[in-house]
Amino acid sequence: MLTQSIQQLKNHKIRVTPQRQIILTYLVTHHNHPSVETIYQDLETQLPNLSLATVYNTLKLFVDLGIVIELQNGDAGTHYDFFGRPHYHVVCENCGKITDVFEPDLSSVEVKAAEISGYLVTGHNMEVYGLCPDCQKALGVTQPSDLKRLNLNLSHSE
Amino acid sequence: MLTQSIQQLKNHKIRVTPQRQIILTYLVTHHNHPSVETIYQDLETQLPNLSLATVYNTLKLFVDLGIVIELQNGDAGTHYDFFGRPHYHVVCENCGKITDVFEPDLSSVEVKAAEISGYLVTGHNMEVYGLCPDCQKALGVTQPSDLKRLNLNLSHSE
DNA sequence: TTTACTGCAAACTATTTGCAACTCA
DNA sequence: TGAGTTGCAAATAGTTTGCAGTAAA
Repeated sequence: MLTQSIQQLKNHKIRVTPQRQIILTYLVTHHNHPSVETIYQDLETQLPNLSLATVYNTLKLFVDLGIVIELQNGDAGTHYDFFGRPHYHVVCENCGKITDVFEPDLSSVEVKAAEISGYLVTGHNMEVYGLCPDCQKALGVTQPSDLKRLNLNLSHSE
Repeated sequence: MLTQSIQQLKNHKIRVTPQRQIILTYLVTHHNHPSVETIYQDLETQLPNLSLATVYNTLKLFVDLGIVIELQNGDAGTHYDFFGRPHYHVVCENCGKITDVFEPDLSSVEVKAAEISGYLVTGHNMEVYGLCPDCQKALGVTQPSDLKRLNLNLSHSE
């Protein structure tokens, strides 16, 4: 997984620097959908002189290569996820937690979209919104109709 | 369509100001996925004193109500789309064009995601990436393998 | 050796906020 | 009437960039 991604860098004649290796390793081994700031802080012991700009540049590079994808969860910054196996995300509209979901396979949607739109399709990104189990408990929500009495900034809750 | 949305504002006891009506009308009648700046400029003749902050605030309000959704197409700002009927988007990774697609219905994915994740699901957002017909022509791309020789910042193109 | 990369700080820019004036209900 | 809304300007904050020094290949 890591080796493959490093090979991918080499294939593109992109230098494999310690910073890139360490950031990539971090992403491969952490499935917590970190923000730039989180990555920066978590790596400061390993790479004391690491620059925030380098984290930005590196993530952008990985995104362009398709190794990593960008996610938004409603808070300020952008979050990142190693995309070794196709999947999509469910985002909690209350706490911002992001959960990976590996089913169903949505590649058929790409085919359908290509047919209808005439685009040459290269990929997709699916985000499902809702309330995570913890927030459901904390807020006393057990069914969709309960959402109506909440003052949350929940989209789609009419 | 417009009337329904205005009724929705009233239901939420949100004031129907001229700014809100005009911005809403603009969104209902324009399917060009405008940015904040585009909306602001297009409305300056109708509302000479309109503030950019008001456009931001109004759009945020509409998004929170689920009337409008936010989109990213790779350029700096955020784009907006009146969401009167569920659909998703195909985004051109070269020129940033956004195209609406109304099939297939993806509500089954919400059900599946809810089952797997335990979330109480309230909505979803699907984005498909690719090259629009115009850019395919302009770039001389006719099949997926042609993407490899391009120097575009296309994700997923390995 | 050489060219790409890093780190730092400054610059940039999309978005938010404070507040006084205003206005819809 | 008065609570919610607008407009303006200033503030904020995430991200990018310029450049000199550094290091991977």
